[in-house]
Amino acid sequence: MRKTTSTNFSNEEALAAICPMHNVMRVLGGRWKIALLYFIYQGHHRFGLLQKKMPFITTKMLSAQLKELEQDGLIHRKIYAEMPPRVEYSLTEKAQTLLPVLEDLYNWGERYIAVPA
Amino acid sequence: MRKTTSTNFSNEEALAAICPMHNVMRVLGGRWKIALLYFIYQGHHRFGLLQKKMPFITTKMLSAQLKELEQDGLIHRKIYAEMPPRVEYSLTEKAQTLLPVLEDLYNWGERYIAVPA
DNA sequence: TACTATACTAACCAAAAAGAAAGTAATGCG
DNA sequence: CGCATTACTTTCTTTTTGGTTAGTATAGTA
Repeated sequence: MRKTTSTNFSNEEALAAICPMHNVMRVLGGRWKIALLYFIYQGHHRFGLLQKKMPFITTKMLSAQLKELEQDGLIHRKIYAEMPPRVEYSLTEKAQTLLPVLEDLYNWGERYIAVPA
Repeated sequence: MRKTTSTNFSNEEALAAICPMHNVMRVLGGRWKIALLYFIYQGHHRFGLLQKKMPFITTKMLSAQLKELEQDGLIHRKIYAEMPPRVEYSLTEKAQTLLPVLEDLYNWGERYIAVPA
């Protein structure tokens, strides 16, 4: 739970007010989110598959970040009423519009960021 | 100091290996960086001016994030041997090439991200 | 001598993010 | 009944990030 009385919290709000980019970063930040979007885009729609693609991520983190992406309207979560359960994640239109921008950013990174040794 | 033996650390490395975007996010992450780039771009080249523009940031954070931006080659730090000291920050070419991409991201955010109430 | 200005650094503490490990739920199968 | 399957949740601990406060350096001015 976020502590809404902290300077940390109010600083973030104040910053968002002067720098709207901050909200974008809030949505795309979080360690696994961009990779998740990428893998879902690649066709790995299920929890288990995503975990196989990223063997390091814990179920807690996967679950949490998928939830945030869903809340931010970037992925859609479809539940099949089966047993064992089946849930499929897919990119929303909103996320589709983001892809080309991320691609530009990716290309910038390729050209200008040295991968740390 | 970063603890290089933690899972946290090795996860980040593993992630960067499968998702090069992670390196981009590492460079642009950190609470104040994008705002800093923006203000420097706007012509606020000095430590004190930047602090005036962002009254919440502490000297420690300002100093730290400027240092990281410099290390990542996004800003240039020019020291004038005067007293009282004068230091001027400016965007590098690398940062200039990033601006249009950030602008696209900004526009995407404007259109698609609801500012939290 | 005391005080100003500027651009910081250092030591310590609070808060947030991430990881580890165990547990839940519902159904079908042997 | 006991186990497998899938997609999680919960609690607790570690790691990282950010904030608070005090202090440094150097020359000029009152």
